[in-house]
Order: sequence, then structure tokens, then C-alpha cells
Amino acid sequence: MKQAESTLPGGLFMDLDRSGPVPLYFQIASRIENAILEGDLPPGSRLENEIALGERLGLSRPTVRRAIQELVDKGMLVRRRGIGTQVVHGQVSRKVELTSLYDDLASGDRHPSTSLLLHEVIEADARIAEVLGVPVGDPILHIRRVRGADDVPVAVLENYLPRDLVDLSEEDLAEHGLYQLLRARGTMIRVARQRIGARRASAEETTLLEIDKGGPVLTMERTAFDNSGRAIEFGSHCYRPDLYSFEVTLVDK
Amino acid sequence: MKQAESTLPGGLFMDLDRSGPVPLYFQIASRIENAILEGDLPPGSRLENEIALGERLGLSRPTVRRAIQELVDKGMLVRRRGIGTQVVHGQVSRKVELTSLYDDLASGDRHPSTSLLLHEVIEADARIAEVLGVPVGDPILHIRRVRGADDVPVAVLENYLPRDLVDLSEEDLAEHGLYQLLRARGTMIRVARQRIGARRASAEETTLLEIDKGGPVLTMERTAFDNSGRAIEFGSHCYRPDLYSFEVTLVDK
DNA sequence: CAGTGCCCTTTGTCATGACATTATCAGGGG
DNA sequence: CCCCTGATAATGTCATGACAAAGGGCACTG
Repeated sequence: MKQAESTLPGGLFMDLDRSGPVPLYFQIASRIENAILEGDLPPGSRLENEIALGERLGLSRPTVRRAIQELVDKGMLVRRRGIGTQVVHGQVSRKVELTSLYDDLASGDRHPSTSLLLHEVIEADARIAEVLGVPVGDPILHIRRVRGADDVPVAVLENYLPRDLVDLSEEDLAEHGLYQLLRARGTMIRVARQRIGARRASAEETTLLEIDKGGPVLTMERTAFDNSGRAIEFGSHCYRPDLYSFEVTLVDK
Repeated sequence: MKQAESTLPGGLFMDLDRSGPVPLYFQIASRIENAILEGDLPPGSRLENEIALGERLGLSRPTVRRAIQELVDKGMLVRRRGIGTQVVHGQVSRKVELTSLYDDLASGDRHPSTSLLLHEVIEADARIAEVLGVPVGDPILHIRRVRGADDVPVAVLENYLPRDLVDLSEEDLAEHGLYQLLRARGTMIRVARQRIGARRASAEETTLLEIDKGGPVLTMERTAFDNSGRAIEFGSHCYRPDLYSFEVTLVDK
């Protein structure tokens, strides 16, 4: 099979910003990623080897290697020892990362809307205490929202937040995405565990989502943890399956 | 908050196998992972800093760092600069990685079964040619199976395989999992892109899965790529939502 | 007493160097 | 003509060293 030998476009080798806060490996990774998305690096083409790439960029091999690793983890490149590094076939759609539905919609063309159905502080029962890792009886903020895109309902979002966050106001929640608010408070989400399933819509969900009675909904339960490893949020969501789905990219390690 | 200072159990520091084929960073990562799963490293506890850990193990910092990174990527550890590395709260359920439904079931207590409904070689139409990255008209193996666990139907699996794999026999497919067969042929799957959604079951699926008419099914479409970046398989699957769901762990980078 | 600035700890980034492992390919021998 | 073997090329692993950046605590000051 003929492999495109990929004389890399000159744009990849523009000046690097060595003083700014952006890591060098990240700058390189971004440029390679753009080259792939723009079609300058077609699927199947081979990258230069790590040593040569480093010399041309004036970088050490570990730095170049780390840049490549970023894209391997994203599923855009594949490495083979003794062979080289190649671009994966199949066009990549921007993958969903650690973003909320609000972010997903906002980054697209559609503009999101929110209506707050419920906003109450309750005491943690056994189940909530378990998933959030707090004592039973601890104060918990319980909210329930309907998220829409272009005024069409997309999802019913039910969330439970631990005591540090019970003071989130109704106005903020009606106006902004939950993750947006958390970021603004300086609490960064680092890890999230999700379970994705499906079931029949309840009567209430049928009404809220404007779907047929007994129709299917896509469900997602998520526990999110901050940078100190403590649980920050438990969410039980259901989505209109004709308007939303999840994308996942898996990489063998 | 009181942090367990985590005098690490002695088992972590047993002799390393420096001659064998298992990388040192992998050996360390495995031991830390076991310590977490066994409860020796409780949630919230801090690890020793990377330098000290390296000295006690007789390893350099990059090696220790890489071991820790493996577990960070798995969502089991969280790092904070200036602070240290801590164990994430919440018990981890064994993650689902790049495995097939067959592997998932077999690794549990249940024993999987397969019935082959369809096994034909067709010519690639525009859609299949697109997702597999082959010319229109190329020979494609089209199979359709029902996967059961303990004799209860769990999923309807429809797969399309490119020309290299059209010679998979009916006997093999009825007997083994698809990914099992691919591994046996030496083709390793490195990257997979999945889309997870939901919809109403078709009439045929209703019968095959023994569910109520018009009931919901969980759907997954997947394109898998081998270590040279070529598409190896396209699958369009639907699952009984009361018997199966997807787990995903996301890590912010 | 409270606010502020300095210092220490720890992870984040980057460079250099070395050897191991694996796949391809060309050449020689059966 | 085929198989085996060695050379070559590329990634995989590991060590050592250095500096930067961020977070927390402590002491000093207003």
C-alpha cells in the first residue's frame, strides 16, 4: 500500500511561544490536530519520526512524544513500534469530554434555555449519602430542571449537590449551566463516572419533554469529583433520544 | 480535615521484576491500584510525593510519575500541584474498556450464548463504504446475531466487516465473540468510536429480545480501528435496557 | 486581630542520553 | 524459489537533572 510520506505543511513549524503559559507539548499537539482536521494530514499518512520532528522543532524527544501521546489518547493517531505514527482513518467528530449538556449545546449553533422546576434543601437519605460520600442527614441541594435547545425541551435534569454548594441561587441556576456556575466558584471537576441506559418515560417526563406516552428516554447517572477527590455532584438525567446521544472514543492501552 | 498520612503497606515495595517484559511503571501502577481496591489506600488518603516514592522504590521520578499517571487516567487518583496526589472518593467499579459484550458477560458470572441469524457477503453501499473507509462495491461480511446471557436475550448485534475478514466462518461466529476471533487472527483493536442512544424497538427486535411491543432499546453504533488506523468493524447494536447499560469514566485533562 | 507577603512543598514541564523491543526489508543459503 | 538471518528504523522504556508554577502555612506587619 502506498503511504503518503507527509511532508508536513510549513504552518506546523511556526515559532513556538516559549514564554507564555501554554506548554510546548500542547502547542505542538494543537497544531497537529488542526492539520488533521483541516485535511493537511490525511488519514493513513505517516508522521515524521519523533527524533526528526524534535530536531526540526528545536524540541527534545520527550516533549514531541508527549504531544503525540495527547492525540493518541484522543483516538486521532495510532503508534506502531518499528513503523511510525499514522493518522487514524475516519473523520473525527469533536468528541464530548467533561462537559455538561449546557456546554454541548452552547458550543453548537443552538442556544440553550433552562427552566427550574424544583429547588429545595433536603437531608441526605442513605442512597444520596452513599454516592456523595457524606453522612446521612447532611444538607443537600436538590434541583430539577428542564433543559431546552432553541425552545425545544431536550432533557430533564435532576441533581443533588453537597453542603458546600447548597447556596446556589435560583436565579443563577435558571440563567447558567451547572458546570458553568461551579467553574465560576473555582471548583473544578476532574473526574466523573457515568452510567448510560434507557427506559420508558414516566408520565411527568412525557409531558415535560413533549414526547409520546410511554416513549423511550436515554438516561444518564453521573457522579462528579473535584480536584481533591470529593464528590461534587450527583445527577440523574433523562434525554429525548431523537435530539441527543452520547459519543465516546475508546483507546486501547 | 484530617488526612490519612498513608504509610504505605510494605507489600507495595516488594522486589520489582527488572528482567521480565512487564514495564516497571506498570508494575507500580498495578500495586497501587490493588492497594486502593483492597482498601489499603482509603479514599482521600495522600500518596507519598513522587521523589520520595522513587527513592524508596529505587526508581527515577519519570517512572513513578508515569505509574501514577496511569491511575489518574483511570479516574482513581487526583493530583494537585503543591499538594500531592490523593485517592478519589467513591468506590470504583471495574471499568469497561475496549471490550465486547461477549467479554463483559464472560468476565462476570454469566455465561454468554450466541445465535447467528444472518451471515452473508454483500457489496458495500455508500453508507458502509463511508464508515469503513473502503470503495463502494467492496465485499463486506454482514452478520446479525442475538447475544444472550444465561439463555436470556440481551442484545441484537449487527456487524459489517471489510474484505480482509469476510472469511470468518459461521461456526466460529456462533461459538465465539467477534473480538475474540479478531484477536485470534492477530488483528488488534486500538481505537473505537461509539455513539450511544435510545429508540423504540422494531417489531423484529421486540420478538428477538422478548420485550414488550414498542418498548425502549439502548442503541450503540461503533466503528473500530486496528493498529494501522484502518477500520476493522462497524457495528449497529441494540440492547435490552433492563439488562445492560454503559459505564464511562471521564477525566479532565 | 486581621491581612499580607514570603517560604516551603509538591507537581508540571522540558532537556539529554541510553538501551530495549519490534517490524520491515534486503540478502544469502538451502 | 523459499526460508532464515541480519541490518535498519522507529517507537517503548528508563535514568538524571533542572527549573517553573501553584497551593498552603507561617511569620511579620498594619
